[in-house]
Amino acid sequence: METSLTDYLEILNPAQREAVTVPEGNLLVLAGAGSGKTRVIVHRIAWLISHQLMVAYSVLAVTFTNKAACEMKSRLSELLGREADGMWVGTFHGLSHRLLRLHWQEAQLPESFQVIDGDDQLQVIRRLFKTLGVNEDRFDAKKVQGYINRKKDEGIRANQLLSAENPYEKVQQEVYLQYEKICTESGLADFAELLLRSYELLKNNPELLTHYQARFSHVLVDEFQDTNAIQYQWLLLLAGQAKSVTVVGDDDQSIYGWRGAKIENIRRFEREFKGTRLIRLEQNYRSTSTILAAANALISHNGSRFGKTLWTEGEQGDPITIYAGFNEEDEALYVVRAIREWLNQSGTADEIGILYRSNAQSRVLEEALVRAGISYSIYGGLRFFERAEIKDALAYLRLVVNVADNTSFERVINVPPRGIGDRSLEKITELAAEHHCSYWEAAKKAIELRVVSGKIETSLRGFVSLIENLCVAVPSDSLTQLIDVVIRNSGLLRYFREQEGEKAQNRAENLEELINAANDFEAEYPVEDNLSPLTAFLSYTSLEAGERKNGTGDAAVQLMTLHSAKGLEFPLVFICGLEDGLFPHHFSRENPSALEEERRLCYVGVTRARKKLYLTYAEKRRVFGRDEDRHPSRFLREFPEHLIQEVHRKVSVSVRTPFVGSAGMSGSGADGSNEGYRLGQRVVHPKFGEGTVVDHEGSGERTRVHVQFDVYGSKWLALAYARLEPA
DNA sequence: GTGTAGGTGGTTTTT
DNA sequence: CCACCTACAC
Repeated sequence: METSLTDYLEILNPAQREAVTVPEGNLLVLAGAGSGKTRVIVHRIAWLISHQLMVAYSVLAVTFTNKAACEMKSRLSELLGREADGMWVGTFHGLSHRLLRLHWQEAQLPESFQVIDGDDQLQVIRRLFKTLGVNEDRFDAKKVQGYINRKKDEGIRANQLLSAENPYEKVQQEVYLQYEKICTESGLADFAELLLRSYELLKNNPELLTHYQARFSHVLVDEFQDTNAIQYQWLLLLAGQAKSVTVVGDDDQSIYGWRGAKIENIRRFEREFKGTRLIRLEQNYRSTSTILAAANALISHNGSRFGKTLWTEGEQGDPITIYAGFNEEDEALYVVRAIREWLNQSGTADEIGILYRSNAQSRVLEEALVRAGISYSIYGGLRFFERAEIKDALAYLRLVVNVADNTSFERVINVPPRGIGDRSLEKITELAAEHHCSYWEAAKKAIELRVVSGKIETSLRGFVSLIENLCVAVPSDSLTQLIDVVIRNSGLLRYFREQEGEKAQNRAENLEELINAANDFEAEYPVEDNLSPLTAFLSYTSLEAGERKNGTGDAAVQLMTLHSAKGLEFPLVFICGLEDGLFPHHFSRENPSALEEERRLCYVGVTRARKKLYLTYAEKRRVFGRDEDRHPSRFLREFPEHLIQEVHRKVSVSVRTPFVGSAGMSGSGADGSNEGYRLGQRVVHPKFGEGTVVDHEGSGERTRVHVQFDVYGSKWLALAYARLEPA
């Protein structure tokens, strides 16, 4: 590694080099998209260590996503030439979790506390609605969930709230209060709790705080614009006085305001962290000047910016293409055509990113890609550890770790069905309330007291002994063995196996995959911080819900939301669905600051592109199964015209409306004659076999259609001569 | 208590 | 358009 650091410094530009080599003190790096943000953090750590200004042990590096944390770790070990021993690198949530595991007593948590994700949290709230008798027509559990998380993100506990006069607010407060109680009793911590609790841990334990303040002499934060109130407080607390805190961020890429992120934190940092030095990184190494100019023009429509103009020495490149699809399927077909073109010009599929505002948009795009035989992979939708059957299996394990976990108890008591229905569960919960004990204890009492009928008693006994046996096995069996036992002895695996249908079989396979996941986990995650493998695994499944990737092959087109695209780049980028109401999303219609966030999201999307950018929208879109007229997004009008090339489709076509006359021919199509061909229609040709209509041109006798044949590839055929028939 | 047929109501983004 | 939920029949 002796070659390295001087050489590495040379590839940095002056501003980057300055940021990397500022010796001590607080540093704010305002870094535009593609200007080498992460690189600065990583190099700064390496530089400080190599100049013996600090040791790895005193580094705390925080990121926002797991993806980013992994990236940082691997770049660090590459640069340092070894594993970054003793460094704390991770997400806010991950690091908070680690603190809480190490100091669970001081944090007033049970040793076996469990991390729950948003879904679990919602379940707890729903059940609370029932026990509190909250009117579910007037109160939305999701809204209350949002309320609770918002409060926690602001660092406010239920008992710190002033009691509200507004009856609506009052109910929310009450649910919050009871929710906290349940979490305490059952040993559960949601995501926001991790942050708040670890903040309180440090705040309330001066000697711990002093220890960590002394230890982490250097704190570095990536994507600082995404920090929320409690994360900021956490940093401020941990940094203490006169420390060396480096934060890197871009106010123009703040896209998590809805989750409590505060851009103002950047200004606050400058004010509240003494002697902060400000460095701007404005040179972009990623995009063509055209793309960059478009991005700059777009973002200039936002007020209240820090002010920063990205520039590049890169070439001008192609203009940005805007395509107006007839409907969303036409839009997708256009994307496919453009991808083909890219591939034909010796581009590869993994150079392509298709971005959209909401996950729901992915399906039509996927279908078009499948039909075109282009391999793709998707980030989004259900992650592995979020699947219902997986959560079922994990709930058994959670119950084993902590029998007082009523939520998990409720989840699995009758999954798979074992004859313990609503009525029996009700009896158990009543017993639990009566004896102030957990559902688990109540279930055993129910057997003793014979409050359930014989048949149910038998199943209940079976359930109890299942869990007890597992409890016995925990210390001796490996994680992999445990899970194997759970899915077999609980009957879960058999339950899905015996069901008809692909879905059920998939679920069975997922359960088996869970065994592999546990196996991998055991191999890759050596027990750290003396956590039991089982607890570590369960936390891992909540905190990092697993790869969001599913789809085909390696060299694949990547589909994802604009949010998950942050931090990535692609030579070729499509942003789809640039329509009023979709992007910007109608939720942000009335709220100017929400609209600005949408614009930043668009800015993020645009700046993902290196060489070529396509922006598409549809004039009609199916929403809730209804065709709706749509209008182009206002953002499209904010790009300077000279950077844009608008592509118009040749004819008004629709997948649902026929576009050309039938085999009889003479039909002009103008009268909407029915038996014509449609885009996307399956057809059959005597010689080429079956295929799909993907395009057409001309009219009347000169109509030609472009057919993608399953076997013979794509061909243009004159409709008048080709003996084409609907398949 | 369990399973299925219909109706219903709901789409932002994520640690 | 879909996944979820309620209402019924077993």
